[in-house]
Amino acid sequence: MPASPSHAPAATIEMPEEPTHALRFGKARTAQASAVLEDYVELIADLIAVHGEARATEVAKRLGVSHPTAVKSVARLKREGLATSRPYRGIFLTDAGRQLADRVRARHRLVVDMLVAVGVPAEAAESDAEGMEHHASEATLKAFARFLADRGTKT
Amino acid sequence: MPASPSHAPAATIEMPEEPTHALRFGKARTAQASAVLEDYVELIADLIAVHGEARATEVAKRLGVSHPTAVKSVARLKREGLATSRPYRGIFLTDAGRQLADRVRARHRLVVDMLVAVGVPAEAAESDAEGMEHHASEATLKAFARFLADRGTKT
DNA sequence: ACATAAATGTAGCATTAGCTACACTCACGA
DNA sequence: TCGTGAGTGTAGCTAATGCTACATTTATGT
Ligand SMILES: [Mn+2]
Ligand SMILES: [Mn+2]
Ligand SMILES: [Mn+2]
Ligand SMILES: [Mn+2]
Repeated sequence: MPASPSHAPAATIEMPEEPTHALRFGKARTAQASAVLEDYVELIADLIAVHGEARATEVAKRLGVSHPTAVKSVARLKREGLATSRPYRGIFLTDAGRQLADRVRARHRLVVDMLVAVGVPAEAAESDAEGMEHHASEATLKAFARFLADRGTKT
Repeated sequence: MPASPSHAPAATIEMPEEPTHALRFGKARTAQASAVLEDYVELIADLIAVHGEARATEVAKRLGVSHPTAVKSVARLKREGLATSRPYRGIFLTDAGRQLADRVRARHRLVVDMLVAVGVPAEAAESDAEGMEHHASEATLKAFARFLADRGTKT
């Protein structure tokens, strides 16, 4: 492979050595940190919409985790101002929580639709989207929406 | 255990109440657990290819983490049989590590190409792919490949 | 040769997210 | 009324991933 930076000619000017790559990884880590929060608020909003309430046990069951794990994550939601709850009662979303849930739900659908549109089987699309959705930036979502719209009118 | 969902019709046969959803979340969690390993082996392989060696400090710099963090993750790579290293020398990949690196690199390119193909700007594509790649199943990758191939021949 | 800089290693801490085990509450049926 | 079981809460553990601070080793330059 080509001449390397560390063995580079002494005379070259100091270059930042591409912090770009590091920034990308950093973004992925940041996105990942919100992934759990996002899945919880989306699910809680769904449960409230369908059942009128969201109980810790039900959340745990749907996510496939133990109930203490769900409780601990809900504690984080509360800390971050996304949810509220009081002993032996259900879990509720704050305004911020509801807003986030709406964005997350729309994004989820968009990612799934996109995957299906390019030929991914439905179940794989749903499964993969559950992880991929948290890494789709605004620019990417915009592109997805446009792609789907064009495809729709083009039929 | 009266596993009957409180909202379900009384007469219906016991249904597992969609473990599907839980399984999807479980898959996403599993994928996430390998994400760091995958990024490390890919990067280490690149560094070896380009520089002839991969040093902990360089890996840390590229990933945007502190060097002890990189060292700790490399320790996990070693534990999982993907890499080797000895005090004050570089990091090397095992056969398994090299194989994984190859798969990961190919997958990364495929995901990026796909995003670009549907209109995502290059930098966003690279950035988002860094996280999304770890959640693309075989079925999805196959669909991506086919989509790109068709698109290619179709002009 | 040797002082010093850079790389590497190690210790110790925090947070997140998972688990099991156990304790407490409350709603409901006998 | 009062048990009892499901739901909820709490304690305490693990593992992964991040950090800073400091110690040690290797490499470098004079
Ligand atoms: Mn998700
Ligand atoms: Mn989702
Ligand atoms: Mn990645
Ligand atoms: Mn990658």
